[in-house]
Amino acid sequence: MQLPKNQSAAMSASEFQGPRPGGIAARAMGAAAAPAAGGYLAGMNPEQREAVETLDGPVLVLAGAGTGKTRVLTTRIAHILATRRAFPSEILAVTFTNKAAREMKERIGHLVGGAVEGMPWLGTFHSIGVKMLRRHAELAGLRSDFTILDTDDQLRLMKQLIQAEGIDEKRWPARQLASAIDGWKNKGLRPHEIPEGEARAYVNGQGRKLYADYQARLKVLNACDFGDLLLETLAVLRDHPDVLAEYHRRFKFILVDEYQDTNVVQYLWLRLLAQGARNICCVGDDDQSIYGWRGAEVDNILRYERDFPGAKVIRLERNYRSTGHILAAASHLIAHNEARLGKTLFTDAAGDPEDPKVSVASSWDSEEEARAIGEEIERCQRRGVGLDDVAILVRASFQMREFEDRFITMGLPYRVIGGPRFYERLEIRDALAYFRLVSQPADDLAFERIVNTPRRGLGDATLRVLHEFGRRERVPLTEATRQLIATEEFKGRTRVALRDFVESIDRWRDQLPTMKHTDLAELILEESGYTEMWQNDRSAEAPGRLENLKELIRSMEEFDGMAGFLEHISLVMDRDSGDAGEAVSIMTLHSAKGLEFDTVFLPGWEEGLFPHQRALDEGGRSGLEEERRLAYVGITRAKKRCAIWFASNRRIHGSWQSSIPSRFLDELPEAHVEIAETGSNYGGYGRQNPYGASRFDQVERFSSNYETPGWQRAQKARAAAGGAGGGRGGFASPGQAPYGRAPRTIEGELVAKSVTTGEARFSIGDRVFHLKFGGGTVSAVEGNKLTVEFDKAGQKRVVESFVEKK
DNA sequence: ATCTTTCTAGTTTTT
DNA sequence: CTAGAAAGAT
Repeated sequence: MQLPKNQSAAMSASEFQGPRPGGIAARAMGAAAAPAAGGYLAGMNPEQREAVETLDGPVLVLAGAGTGKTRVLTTRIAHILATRRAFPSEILAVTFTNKAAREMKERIGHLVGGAVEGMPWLGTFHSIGVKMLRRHAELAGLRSDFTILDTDDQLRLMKQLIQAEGIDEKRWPARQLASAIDGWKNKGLRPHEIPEGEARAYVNGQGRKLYADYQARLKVLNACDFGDLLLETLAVLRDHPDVLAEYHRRFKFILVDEYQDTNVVQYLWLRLLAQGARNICCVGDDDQSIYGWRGAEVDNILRYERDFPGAKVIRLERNYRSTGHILAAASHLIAHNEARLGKTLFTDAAGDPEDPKVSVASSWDSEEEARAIGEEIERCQRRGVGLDDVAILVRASFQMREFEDRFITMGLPYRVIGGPRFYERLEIRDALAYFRLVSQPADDLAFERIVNTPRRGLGDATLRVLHEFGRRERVPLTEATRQLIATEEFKGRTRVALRDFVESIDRWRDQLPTMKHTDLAELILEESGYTEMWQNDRSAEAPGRLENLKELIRSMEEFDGMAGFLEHISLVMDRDSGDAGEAVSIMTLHSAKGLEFDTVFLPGWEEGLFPHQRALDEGGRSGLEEERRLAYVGITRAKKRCAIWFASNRRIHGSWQSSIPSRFLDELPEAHVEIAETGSNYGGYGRQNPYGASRFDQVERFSSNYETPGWQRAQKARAAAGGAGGGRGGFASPGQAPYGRAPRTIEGELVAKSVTTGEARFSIGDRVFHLKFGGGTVSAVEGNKLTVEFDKAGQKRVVESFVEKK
């Protein structure tokens, strides 16, 4: 969500007055009064319309994949405004992601005409949480200018606490404590509320104490973490009826997106707020609940009618996205889940007999899988399908690498979605730490982060002295440093470095009121030597990091000043997918939720990987069901074509493991699935090919056993795999390379075909730069393919279009 | 204080 | 196997 300048933490009185001229409400009212009244309802189906028009009382909209969920939500808001049931400032609309919030704002703007200024309470759970918490910070033991810690800061803080307790960090890593505390916060539990049994989860009951210590430290630092934004806000509302009453008066309507993803705190928070006007409308899909592992409770949506008595449940099952085959496959699969409210997607569109069925194909190993899918994509390309319309959705991110490697060699442009977030990047956090320290001298975590970045010769020993002094004198680290450099505590270089550091910080702080914040930011990065540090770095990432720093400064422009920028940065900083150009998207199934593509490839449908072994081990039945929902999400991303793949062998933790097809394959409806003979048809290779033959055998085998429960078949396949594999040649034993690779010559041909060859632009000895591998020297040239000795990544064969000459 | 070696763990991810 | 972190060496 973009937080524009005018949205300060403190709420202006005008938000609660009537519609401002030209504001969203005024326009909406105008729209309603105009002859084309209710135009926003046009083209909606009866269920959608009902979901929009049922304004009074609790409503649950069960919106299946591709049924126009966002449209309903936005139209409902437009409807509320147009019928003058509430002012924009009286509507609370919550989403999970900034992206969803932004999209919603945009679409409401479209419906109502113009930008949405007057909806101060449309945002993510967290951004709304912060907003409330800042207004009532003192009730939570904080000042309203509290800092929001990122995960890195949290971890460092916890590490310190663990050390202070004299606990063995190896046996009880800070990460584990962090996830325990996170879990408790998700469940709405404060230290004293943790059940006895759970308190033992970390260091035999010390978990509670550490949690309490951690919270106490946060208060001292005037900081809170992401979990607190909701938990503390909930506590404030619960403990202060007057505050709650104020919000009850304020919110006439509450709307919630992706309700199936809410956790306990979010649920409690919503329920508390909804006790006011009682007009709460939650939109979600129990079949797309895939975040149980981070605290989401599918139960929230399953229990809805009990939680909100008299709730009206509206099902949206009319799908506007996918072909009949795809819908049938997805529906049949998800029907195997028990814990669900039950919906069946259907389409009105007359099915084209040409629509391809969902295809299932197999490969010998994951390498072949990547190769075959790559070729399939080239085939699509030749048919005129744009690469932007193609996606590869994997279960686990390690699967991506093989595709990347393959596509680099092939010269197929790709884009990985959902890497590290922009604000999580090292360089961004470093830069922010500088800014934080300049504007908040007491920010010890920021101090620690940058005191020796870039290297100033200030190591652990120095820091320990500062810490000790700071704790004894009860002053922040900056102040401790200032006092200590006046003494003889530090000598020589250390003293000079410390003095320079503190003086720089002070100097920058002095300029804060007078200088433009973006200029100051640039100055800080320049004078601190931070930019220089990356300019001198020869690794592949360095140029990107410098680019990100520039982007950071650019994004500051939108804010009035440094303080405003910092207040919001941790919540709103989105990564900028700046790379233009057609490219295949590679991402995890999780990050694909909410997206759609013409053609979707779903590789890796093997037992152990998908469903993931860990989900099975730790989540049992419900774990399996969540995996199945993930499969459902994957299939329903496809509009026209969906191709599922599995490999007989996959390298896991370095060694080759044979694998058996996922049980989910058995749960697909035979009538809508076609077993692809082979994904890749290398001229001349077919059944004679040893691994081609094995593929075919295997495919036949599982297709003929459709009625067998998955696990049973799995057992059989496992047994068979060990013994004589009936013409399948058996699986490769761990460590042993499976039957040869695809012939190299063919590989060469395919590459040559797919890439436009110009005259050789590179010659041996050229210095080149590659986005992924960094700098290197060309050691061989064959056509458009180069062999490069990379400085860091070693020898690689790449297509020339992927490198640039230096 | 920094460079090098050794060890360990290894789904999914937003805010 | 391999990246990242912690301990050990210089």
